[in-house]
Amino acid sequence: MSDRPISGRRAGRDRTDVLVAAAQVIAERGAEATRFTDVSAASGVPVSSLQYYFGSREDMLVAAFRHSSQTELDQLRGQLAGIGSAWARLERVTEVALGGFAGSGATGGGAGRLWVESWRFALRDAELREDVLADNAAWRALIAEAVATGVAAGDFSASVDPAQVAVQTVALFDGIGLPVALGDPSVPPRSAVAVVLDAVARLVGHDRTIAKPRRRARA
Amino acid sequence: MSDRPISGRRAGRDRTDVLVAAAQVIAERGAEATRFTDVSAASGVPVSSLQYYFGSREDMLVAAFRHSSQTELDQLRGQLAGIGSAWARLERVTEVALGGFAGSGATGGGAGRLWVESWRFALRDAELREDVLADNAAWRALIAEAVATGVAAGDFSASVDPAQVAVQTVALFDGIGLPVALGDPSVPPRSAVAVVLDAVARLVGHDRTIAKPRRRARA
Amino acid sequence: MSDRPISGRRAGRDRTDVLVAAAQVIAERGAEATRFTDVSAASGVPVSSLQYYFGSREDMLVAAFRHSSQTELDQLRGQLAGIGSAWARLERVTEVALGGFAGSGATGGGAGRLWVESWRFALRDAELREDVLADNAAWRALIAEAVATGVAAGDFSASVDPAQVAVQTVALFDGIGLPVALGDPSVPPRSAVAVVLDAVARLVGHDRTIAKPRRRARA
Amino acid sequence: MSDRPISGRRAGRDRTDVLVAAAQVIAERGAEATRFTDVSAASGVPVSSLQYYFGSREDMLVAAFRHSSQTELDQLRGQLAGIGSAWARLERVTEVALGGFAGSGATGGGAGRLWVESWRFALRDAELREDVLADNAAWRALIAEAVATGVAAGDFSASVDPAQVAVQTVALFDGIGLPVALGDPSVPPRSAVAVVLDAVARLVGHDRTIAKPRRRARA
DNA sequence: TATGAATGAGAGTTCATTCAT
DNA sequence: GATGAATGAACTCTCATTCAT
Repeated sequence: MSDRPISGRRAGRDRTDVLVAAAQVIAERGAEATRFTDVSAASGVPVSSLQYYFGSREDMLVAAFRHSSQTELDQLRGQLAGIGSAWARLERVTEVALGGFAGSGATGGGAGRLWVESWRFALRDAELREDVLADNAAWRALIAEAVATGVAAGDFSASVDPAQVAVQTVALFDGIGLPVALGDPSVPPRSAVAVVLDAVARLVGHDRTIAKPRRRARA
Repeated sequence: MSDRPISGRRAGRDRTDVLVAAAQVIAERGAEATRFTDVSAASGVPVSSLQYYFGSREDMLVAAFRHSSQTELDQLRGQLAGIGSAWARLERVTEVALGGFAGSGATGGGAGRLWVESWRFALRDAELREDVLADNAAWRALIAEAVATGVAAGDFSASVDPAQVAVQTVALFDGIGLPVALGDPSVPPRSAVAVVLDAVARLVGHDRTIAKPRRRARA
Repeated sequence: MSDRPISGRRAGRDRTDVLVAAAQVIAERGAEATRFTDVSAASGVPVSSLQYYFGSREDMLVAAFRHSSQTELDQLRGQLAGIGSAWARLERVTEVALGGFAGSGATGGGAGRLWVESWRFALRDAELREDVLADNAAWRALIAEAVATGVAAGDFSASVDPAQVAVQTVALFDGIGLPVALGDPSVPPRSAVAVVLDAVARLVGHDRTIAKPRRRARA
Repeated sequence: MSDRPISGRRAGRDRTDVLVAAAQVIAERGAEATRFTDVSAASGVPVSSLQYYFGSREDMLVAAFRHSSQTELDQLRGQLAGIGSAWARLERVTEVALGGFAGSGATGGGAGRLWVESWRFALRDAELREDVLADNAAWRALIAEAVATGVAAGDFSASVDPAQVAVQTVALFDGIGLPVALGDPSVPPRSAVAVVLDAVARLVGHDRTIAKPRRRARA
């Protein structure tokens, strides 16, 4: 059911559009409230065609989650490609991670809302859980790699365990993203990145008072 | 939404057991999938009585969330009452916070799953959002107070900002709780507390090698 | 059930108020859509008290119909008491009859709307049917009496059958009241009385050009 | 109310039998008491299909009203096509109009009961109100046309206003139909047509003593 | 391959009624 | 006598799914 092959490139094109539309609907209404009708309206594809493409509503949701997380990760990897400094990489990862949560409206914050939906859904769907764990692992790998680089370069404390810092950092991303998405006045979106980077700097033993001159304006 | 019965009117009678049952169902099946029928079966109260009590399904869910978070917070405050050391307080808060996430089955991890549900739900329900933000603030207050105490006692670094550390620490709780709840092999439940406490120690500048010779190995 | 005696005068007072309130609700929402809750809200009497007073919803409706038609008829009789001329009596009856239908809003036209409701309800309720038929008969009797008087006085044609004219006249009332109540542009409320009186004059052979130089223009 | 499917889209297929069944149920039980279940049982069409066809219960009722009044009017027009005499036309219209009210059982008098239901319903439904007013206008047009013909032919009084007579005549139909439908002993069904025609003859100034030889016995 | 038509299952909600006070 | 609490019954509506084309 779930992996029904879509043959032609036309179908593949449509399917991608549908997945994007589905992801938007999920971010807006929530996964459980996402009906075939909603995705049909958002994508212009008839309901029965959606069922023909994806088999069932759950499979459509999982496909949308998968597509979305994969796309985001690909984009992040592309952005990191040109950054040499370990700390600058951590900064960029943080910005991207938290950027998905900002914006409480239906438009902004879509990635973050989708992320929350996928956790929720993964709690009760084994298939999606694999995807989410793999996605988490990929994020941690990017961070651990940057940390290891920084340690090797002497930018970070030598006693740091890159794997553990990666776990802690991703936790900070997700944990700070929640209040941001909820519009918590204690965690204004503008300060969220700074708060996380402050913590990350302490975790890796990075002396930011020296490094700071090249910090981005946006902070 | 419209005629939500004034909290407190029919409140404190014997709705408590219903709310506990509802919270269990929510943790198991998810908020959106929690039907009147489910709560009726779990509590023994007829469906129409549930509607008489709460007015609508959404109001029942919000009441269950509210009751659950309030109860948990009350219990935590009780546990902290007898603890003098600032670090020991942080340890206890961490243990309680992460304890809610451990256990992937229907029984264990109820508090954590409920917590995830409430974030999710609060994204689209203004009333619950207030509750969740207030709950977040209460947790942060407990932590900030402990941190301030530790700073005053000289246990923690003098340059620490208790409020910011509180934000970071709660973020670590929530962010580490997610992979724990999902059964992520990268974050085994047994190590989660240690990982968080390691980060917290660094954030507050607490020298644990001297202060805590009896700590678990994996830290 | 239906004739539960209400003892004290206080109860009788309340009961009348309730019946008036119920009649208003019926006129607004329709008999079938009149719930205990509506009458409770309109009268300030608790739902369970309404049931205690009237026994069942249907009995309450019938009581309201009965009270309303009886009150209207009493008022009409009072108005006719002081009118001597046969034609003037017919004019007054017509004005009162059609007055109930004018006004499409919730306030105006209450009597007419209630009248339509009672026909409708009487089609399927034997008890109310007796009331409606008796009410119809009473209206016809008033008209027949006036017609007979006019015939005896030489105002109307001698060959007229008062009983048949009464049937025809009441039919004109009801039949013209419907488009009036519906706001039919073909039957503006202002002209309805004139249209009916024109027909009645022909039915009784009343020469209005001589008898009534002061008649309104549009007849 | 909101998404009423455009009349005519799924309209003319095989919904006709459903509409007939619905009209029967409405005549028997009343519009407000007509449930999907009833129409489903009467038509053999599943409840969910009824909703698929009509959108909502109210829309189904309105469609049934519309279909019924349209059908009746078409039949009447067919019957009048072959009648030349103006008075004979009025006779036929009267017979058809009152024929709908005779028969108090569930079977007979369906058209009249449905007519009463539609008035009632139109009081509170703008869409149906348009239909009812248009239907009224159509009946009046048929009558006015016959009256004008009769005036031109010299059968009726020259001073008669066809439009006004039409309003009065339709009022007589409706107003006499009510007691007939209620089984009022003052208006036996057999005499109703005669009573109305007597009045109509007077309104148009038709001398029936001459015309009478060709009248049918039943009058 | 793709889609409109049709339908069964299940949910929330309303409401009259029963019961205990 | 009067009323609040509680509950079973019934109804409309949504929605995923099946089927035929």
